[in-house]
Amino acid sequence: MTRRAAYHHGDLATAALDAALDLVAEDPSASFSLRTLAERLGVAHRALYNHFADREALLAALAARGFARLADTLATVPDPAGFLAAYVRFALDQPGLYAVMTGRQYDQINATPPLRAAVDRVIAVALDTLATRGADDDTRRREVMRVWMLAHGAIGLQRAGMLRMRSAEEFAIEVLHIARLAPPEETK
Amino acid sequence: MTRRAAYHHGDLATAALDAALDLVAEDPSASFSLRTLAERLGVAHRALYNHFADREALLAALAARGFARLADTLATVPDPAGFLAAYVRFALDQPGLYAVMTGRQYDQINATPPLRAAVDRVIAVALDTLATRGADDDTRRREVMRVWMLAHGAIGLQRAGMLRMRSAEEFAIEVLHIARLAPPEETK
DNA sequence: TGGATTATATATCCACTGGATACATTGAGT
DNA sequence: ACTCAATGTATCCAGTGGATATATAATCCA
Repeated sequence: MTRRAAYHHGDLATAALDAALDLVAEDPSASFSLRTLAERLGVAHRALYNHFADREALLAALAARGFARLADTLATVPDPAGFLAAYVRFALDQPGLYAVMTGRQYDQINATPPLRAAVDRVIAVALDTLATRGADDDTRRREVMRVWMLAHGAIGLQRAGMLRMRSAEEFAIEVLHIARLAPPEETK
Repeated sequence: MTRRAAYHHGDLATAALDAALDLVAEDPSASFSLRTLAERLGVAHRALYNHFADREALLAALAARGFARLADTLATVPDPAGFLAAYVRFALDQPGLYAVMTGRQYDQINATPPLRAAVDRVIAVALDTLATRGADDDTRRREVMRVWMLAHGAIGLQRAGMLRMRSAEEFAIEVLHIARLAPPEETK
């Protein structure tokens, strides 16, 4: 790719998402403009529209990538406490990305197949790690939702400064305890 | 004091918040512009800057009003289940306002005394209604946070389409159950 | 009272944004 | 070798938050 300055970028779509990830990390409000994104890529801002219908579509693609990463991370953790700690760490370490991920609307999620798939993969991993084996599907789903509600809510309150979470690990234990999924020897 | 209704063009500050409330109700993403707000008030957009430092300050004032309303609503409900149901209903009935309220950052909340006060009032009401009487302050605060985390998280997941909440009332029972604040004979 | 002061509203400008249209360049597929 | 669809550029547009300077109305004080 060190050929002479190519008119065609090569893979602008993924390069754009890489750069967008950086921008969101720099400014968690995700208020970056398509123009600064394009400038960082050394490209006319209008080039982005060849790969994304509009700004929202780009953010949806970014969210999909975020969920995919999150699923990858969570899949490496076998136990519920580690899972939860990893989830919370992911959200607090990359607040902008997490906001983009959780800020999409239901309609947009379903209208963007890769996003839908990435979300489903996170749910699948969560079911696998958190839910009681052998229980019926509805129960398992409820267990996951319980934990997810707590984690997602805590992250929001933490970000708003309403909550003082000590550490992700300690928080994880407490959440599992509240959700009654904590191992019995841990209660003392 | 109440003589304030016949200025040059009226009490623009509160009229602006009234109109902003309408606009946010019409478009929950709260992406309304100061210009359309001003136009609806029959005023130059620049007039708003005499009452609010910038757009963010206006949103902060709107958030303060939202928390004040929420506190009023919650204060009328004596029991935890009713409290929670009312909270969830408020958030889901006025998603745009709720987003504005919970979207502010910690720094901004503390830098805006009326907002800080309104939030504190909601916390006070919550402590009064939800927390165990006689328990020490830390425990009481933890109890409230547990419920708040669940409620706030559930609202977020519901809005994102990840959760299918049946009704506010049923949800309230379940949350209290999870948070172990439910009356002992409670069953699903 | 009436003139000055102060709060409020307007007029106009700015850099910047997302997006549209029209055109230029390129490389893949026949 | 030559299309031609995919990709990138140039330019334009209406709309945005915000700044500066100016006008007008309300209040205070001689």
